[in-house]
Amino acid sequence: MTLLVVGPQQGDDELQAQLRDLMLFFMPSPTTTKVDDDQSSSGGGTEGGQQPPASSSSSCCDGRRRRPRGSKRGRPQDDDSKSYNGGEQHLEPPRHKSCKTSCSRKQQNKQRRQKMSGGTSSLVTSVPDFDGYQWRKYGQKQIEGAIYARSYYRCTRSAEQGCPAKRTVQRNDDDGGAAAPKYTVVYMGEHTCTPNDDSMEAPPIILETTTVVPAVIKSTNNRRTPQDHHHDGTITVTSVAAPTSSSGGSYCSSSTSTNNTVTAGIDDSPAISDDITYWSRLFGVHDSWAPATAAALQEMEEDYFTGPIRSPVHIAAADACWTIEDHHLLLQQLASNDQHPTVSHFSF
DNA sequence: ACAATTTGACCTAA
DNA sequence: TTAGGTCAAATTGT
Repeated sequence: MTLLVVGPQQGDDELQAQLRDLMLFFMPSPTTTKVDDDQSSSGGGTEGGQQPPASSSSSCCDGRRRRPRGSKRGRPQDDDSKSYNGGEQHLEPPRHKSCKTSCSRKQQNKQRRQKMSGGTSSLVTSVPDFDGYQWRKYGQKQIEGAIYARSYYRCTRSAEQGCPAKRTVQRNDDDGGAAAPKYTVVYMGEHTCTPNDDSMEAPPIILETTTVVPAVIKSTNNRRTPQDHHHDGTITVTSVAAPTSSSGGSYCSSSTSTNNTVTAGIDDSPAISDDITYWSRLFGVHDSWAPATAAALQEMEEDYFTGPIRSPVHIAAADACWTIEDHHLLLQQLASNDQHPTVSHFSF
């Protein structure tokens, strides 16, 4: 993996530090080094079989009682009950408003489940769809002590190709006043599927570069993530100020090499979470293939995106534009007034 | 018509 | 017994 930085020297240290973090975030790894949330099961990873959906083993025609035909199941509410792919509904909060005690319990349960399901990695993000894969929702559950329901997804190719990859997406409880809601995404299992979708395989296409003012989340439509999704494999991202202290991050990242899928694992250290949050904020995106007409723009503005974001990524941040391409991350910092920008390489 | 989502029922590990 | 994960009919969207 190669990171190419083109830009003026000034302030490069900090920028490059950020870039290293970004590299960690996007770095594809053929060996997939995931951070197991369950530290003890370090050997885990994903051995070939990767735990078949235990459920399917529960004899297909088990004694499960079927819902009687005709039992209508009205939609609870038509308004925002739509779930974009990767988000989850706003549920009526707080059956368990006081989750002081249940938090540890939650973690125990989480660990329990994750242990059951083998290797996992988790990610806190405001753009839960930003992982390059297509997921199909197969369930939703109100979790004890959590305000928001957890959504369960499996790879859309689980049926055709038996891909065992799954993930859960849950909106964090404590994002009440935050500008953008944060989601905890837990990935379970590894993708064994091979993309047969053209768009999944399409090489990165740079449609546009954008330069924005630092420290400002600039979105062309002022829409918050995670609704800022695109369908054509390209996104444009604006940047915010970097965290004051770059975590020296012990978080690891991994991704399948074919799709540049981000499955960054984090530990629970606040600093690292902050970094992840930072990059999540960084990925507040706006449409890079912006429609030509104002009407179309308006339409997009009002639209909720439903598809996954697929890498490659084209990022515009501060005065830098980053393009993530195949296994190469190329960063080009636009030279503002420097005629001969410096070039730096990061190789991985 | 087909695909995707919703959601109550069911299963299972702790 | 319970919480979390999964199933699958019904519903909704395209």
